[in-house]
Amino acid sequence: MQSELIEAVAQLTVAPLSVSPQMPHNSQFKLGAVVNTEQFQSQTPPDQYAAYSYADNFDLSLLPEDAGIPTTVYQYNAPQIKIESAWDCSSVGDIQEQLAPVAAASNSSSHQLIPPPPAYPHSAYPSPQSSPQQSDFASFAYGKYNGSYDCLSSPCPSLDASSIKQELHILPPSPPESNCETPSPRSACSDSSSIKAEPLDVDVENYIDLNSLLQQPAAEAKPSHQLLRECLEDTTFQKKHNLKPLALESFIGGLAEVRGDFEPVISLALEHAKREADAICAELQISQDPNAWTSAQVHAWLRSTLAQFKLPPALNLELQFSEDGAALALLSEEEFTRRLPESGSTLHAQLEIWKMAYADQLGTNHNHAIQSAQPAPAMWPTLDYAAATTTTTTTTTSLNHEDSEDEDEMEVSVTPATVTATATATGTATGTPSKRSTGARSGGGSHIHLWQFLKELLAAPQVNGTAIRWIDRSKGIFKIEDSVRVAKLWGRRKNRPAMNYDKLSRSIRQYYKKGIMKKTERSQRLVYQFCQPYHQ
DNA sequence: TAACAGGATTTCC
DNA sequence: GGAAATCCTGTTA
Repeated sequence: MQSELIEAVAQLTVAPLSVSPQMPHNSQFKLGAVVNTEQFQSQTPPDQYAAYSYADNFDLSLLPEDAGIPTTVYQYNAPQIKIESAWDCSSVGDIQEQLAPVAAASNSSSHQLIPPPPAYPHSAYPSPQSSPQQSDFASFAYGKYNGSYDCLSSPCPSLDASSIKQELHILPPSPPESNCETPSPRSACSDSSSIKAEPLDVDVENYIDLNSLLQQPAAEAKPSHQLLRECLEDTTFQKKHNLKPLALESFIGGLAEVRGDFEPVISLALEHAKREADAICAELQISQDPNAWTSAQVHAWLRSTLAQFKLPPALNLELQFSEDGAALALLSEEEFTRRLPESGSTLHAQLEIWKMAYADQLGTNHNHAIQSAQPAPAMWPTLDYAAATTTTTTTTTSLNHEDSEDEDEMEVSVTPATVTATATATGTATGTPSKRSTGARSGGGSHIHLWQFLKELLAAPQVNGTAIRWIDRSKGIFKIEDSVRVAKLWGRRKNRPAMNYDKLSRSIRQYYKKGIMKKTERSQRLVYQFCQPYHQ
């Protein structure tokens, strides 16, 4: 079981997170939690989650909502995200083969291992340049996989202990100056032969010998993910350390806080998704932007994707999908499934990945987008991650107030371009917004204004919600939750590595005089308010 | 101790 | 010249 959990974590570090054509389209899973190795040594509670067992689905979101999820990873309360993923059967086979003792010991509820998430966006904050960590990771990946990212297209790690150790070691450390409470996975690695589990714990340091775990006889393996369930059920650790559970969907939309550790992996995943999309676009002669597809191109893409995933060809595809790309993107997963029960789910998931990949590309190239000063129509209607996750959310959770807020924010701003467009539309009480919103001077790159940047962050709550969030959006009141991180992001955007919150807040205070921002009536730490017309 | 406030100066575009 | 960065001193919670 320990090896299984470790493997699940290791998968997060090695898997390309892309949908592979060989993947079974029905290998659906929902990600609701990430676990660490802290509580492997739990007692044995009754196997009360057996009822949640499925042959091919391991659905952590079905766990009780109050099931505490021990984690050292910064929490993020993102809405539930259902991820449709196909993943490499062969690699599953490999993994299961190596874990045969565990599998053999499992009862009839034959879970599969928790697969890695598919490609997910790495940030709504588009970093123009790869971090050194990313570069290091890329170098490593190239070296290890014979210089080809394509080798990463299938989660086919050779699961020996050393490889897992290696993958854990390549994870970058958490930024030392970050407010993030998250210790880096790297910090959980100790020497070359063992992985030190949970450095935060006070008394006992758990060392896991992967070799011995992999060779563990079947009789010692706990059946049916029992220990995992124990870990998920037991909230003592998080209570002890005042931690909140991490919804693993934050890896999709709310990755911000774990980004420091998983950024290289995410970047690779996005890179792979984009490469895949590039190839298909070239083959089909279609745009990378699904929003730009004609109906005929939609049909071409659907056929291509069905073939790619070896799904049954759809009869009357033209009749079933008369939408163009923009309309297609708005279809819910239910609608996809209703029209194509066998393959609709996979098609919808793949379309989400394409949208994310395109959104990421837009983010990367957003400076260019700013300069073009094109309003929203040029943008993907759900290009932000809030939108992407909201789209999927509708299939798994009821919309709550936050969801509707997210929808509002979709209309407002994700990129500097739309931020400035919004500012322009809201009037020119001081003249500044419209003045700044014209042309290339506003928006991305080093010319963005701080207030615009803050609005940009606020507009992507799925990504930045743990760093900065609206308190009362209608009044323009927001709170900086992680001052260090916000300052860091601002410094990165402005290419000012020495930026800190002290300087950033000084700039904010300059806005007081200019009527751009102010402190709230009841002054609270790290809480500011946009003045009209800047907050609409 | 971190956040806050604001003056003064410098840097950048 | 304007905006932001930087540096500074002092105050507050």
